[in-house]
Amino acid sequence: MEKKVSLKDIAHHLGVSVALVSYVLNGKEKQARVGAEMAEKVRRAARELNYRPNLVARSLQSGKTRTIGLIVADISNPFFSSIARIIEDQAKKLGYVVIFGSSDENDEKQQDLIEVFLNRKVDAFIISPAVNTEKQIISLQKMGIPVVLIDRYFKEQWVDVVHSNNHAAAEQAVSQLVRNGRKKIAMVAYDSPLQHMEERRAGYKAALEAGNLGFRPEWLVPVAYTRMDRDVREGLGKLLEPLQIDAVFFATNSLATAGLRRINEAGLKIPQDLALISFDENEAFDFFYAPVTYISQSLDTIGKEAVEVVVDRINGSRKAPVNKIVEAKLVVRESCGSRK
Amino acid sequence: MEKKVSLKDIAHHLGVSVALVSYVLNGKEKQARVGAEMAEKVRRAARELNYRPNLVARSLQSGKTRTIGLIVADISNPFFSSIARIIEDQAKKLGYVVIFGSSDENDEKQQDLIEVFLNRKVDAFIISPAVNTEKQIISLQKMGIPVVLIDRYFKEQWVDVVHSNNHAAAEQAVSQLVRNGRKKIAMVAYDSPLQHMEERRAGYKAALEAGNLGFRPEWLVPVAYTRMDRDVREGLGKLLEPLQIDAVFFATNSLATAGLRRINEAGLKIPQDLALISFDENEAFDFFYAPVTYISQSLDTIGKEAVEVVVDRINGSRKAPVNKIVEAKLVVRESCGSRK
DNA sequence: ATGAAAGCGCTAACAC
DNA sequence: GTGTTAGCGCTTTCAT
Repeated sequence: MEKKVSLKDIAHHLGVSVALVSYVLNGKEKQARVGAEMAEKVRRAARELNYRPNLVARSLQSGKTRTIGLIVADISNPFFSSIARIIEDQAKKLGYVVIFGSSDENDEKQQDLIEVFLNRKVDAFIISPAVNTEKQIISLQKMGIPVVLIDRYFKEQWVDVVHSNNHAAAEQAVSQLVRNGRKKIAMVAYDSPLQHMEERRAGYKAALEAGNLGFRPEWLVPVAYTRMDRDVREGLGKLLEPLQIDAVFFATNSLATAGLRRINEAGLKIPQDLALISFDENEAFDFFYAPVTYISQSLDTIGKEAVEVVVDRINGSRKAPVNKIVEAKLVVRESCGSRK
Repeated sequence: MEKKVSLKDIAHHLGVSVALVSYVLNGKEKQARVGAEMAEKVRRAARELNYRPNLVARSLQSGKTRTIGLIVADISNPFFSSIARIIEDQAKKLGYVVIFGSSDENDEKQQDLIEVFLNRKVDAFIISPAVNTEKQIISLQKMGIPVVLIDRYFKEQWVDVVHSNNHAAAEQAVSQLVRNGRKKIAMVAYDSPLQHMEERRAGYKAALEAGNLGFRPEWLVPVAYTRMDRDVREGLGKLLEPLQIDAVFFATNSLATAGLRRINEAGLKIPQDLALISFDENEAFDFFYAPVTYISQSLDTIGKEAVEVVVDRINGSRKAPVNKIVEAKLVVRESCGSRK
């Protein structure tokens, strides 16, 4: 059980002042004009005593913790854990550490997490916000804490945001189905008022218009996050048995996997009976007998940008809200019924 | 931009001492015999001024951060992100927050992470250790920092560990293949000396013995973590073309998905040409044309136990190293060739 | 029933 | 060149 060694210990050990040791160990020896031999002695002592700076103390003094609070819907969702990994790496590169929390799409949980993180004095937040949490974000802004939203966002753009071009990507996907001759195209989407979902739905409708197919409300299956499985089973099921559609567009990968299970149950053949495309990737898509066509978001870019934006804010650069839009691309495979 | 309010602000505002405010806000009013009206006034002021305790300051004073450092191979791996989610929830329940880092199975990265977390004074570590990092763990123990290992572990048991019954689970899986009439059963495993892998291999061999099949070294395909894809493609490929085996057991879900891709390329039919079973779950297994039989580890139990053990250690309970073994169970589906 | 003061470990302005 | 000092926000002992 080795004892903790502080600056004071080193100072005592060497018979010098704490300040001196601090200067040397922070590379401020020149601007504090510390003697070269002294500096060396200090460094050696620090090494020998196995000194570790206490960052808690430093944080108290500096008011900065070099910690970023990451809040997503669910860290176990591959979409978010992949982003978390990118964020972790980029943050580390810039000398930051990440603490995370899952909101389960619940505004109260999100508020709790924000409070816990605030008390711990995180320097900034990266949040994929739950529904109905504008006030929370605004409140953070009012406190002067940098926040950047990822993936999700609100209608008005008053905060930094990094997200994919949801409308265009969705439109492109659905157009692909149209081009492949599908005429009765359904969409399964969360009933969320969040802008990313809004735009995916809008992209779907736009593609239908463009294809002269017209939008039929009964083909837009709404799903509540808290009853995801049930809503998909029942809502989509109604369109499948008896079969009234010839294609489906899923707004997220979790909706798609739930939908695939239901489609299998109905005994439908992809893409003959039904063509399909999903927003977001999922390893499972590769192993479906008809590899699933999907929209690939650049998680890499989103994660990296988010960290960069937020660290810039911490450092006081940037003025107007940043709205960084990342290109998503369609990966065409068998499930959408394209002729090779 | 609201200003931060501290105990001192409240004290000033009320014309009382900082200590008094501290007592009240920490629920120590009775033992400090604070007047009831005074207490009420303090609480109201705190609310009105929107006071938030600065946990950094509290940590400096108490020497406790109520933070757990979680180190895994890769947080974007569903196995680890699922565990992370459990750990997050359990930690939150006990008043702890989690900071995480990915080691990429690299001992130096792991050491870096440990150092960063140490400097930030985490109260404890939960680690899924990389190869060759016994010294790191021992060193933590010597410093008196609680550590619990999850998933992986070392030969000697001198530290708290929570893991599945790897040997038995692997043996059970392979026995299933034997029972299904397979006689040429290969295994794809990491070449890691870590005990969890060691035991999965041992379980495989034990089941072969028990089935009077004998162990053939050329059927144990070794894979290096850093060249996972290549090693699986080549190593397993050699056994597939031409086909020399009638079953494969994969030691992890990532090995299995890589293996499945290779098997598909070889145009083999599961389970007719080849039966298979994987250690660990993967959503993709559900969508393979022959749903994959797998060993399901109880991530829930592992995560919860890990937090409990480590928090107990923080609180000074427990004496001897804990070795908590969690039952894993075989989920039999089509891929292993069982007759229904 | 309340306050004064020390101290957690560190930084930085200022003094000598 | 090096030391002294104040202070970050909090807890807690000891006075009163």
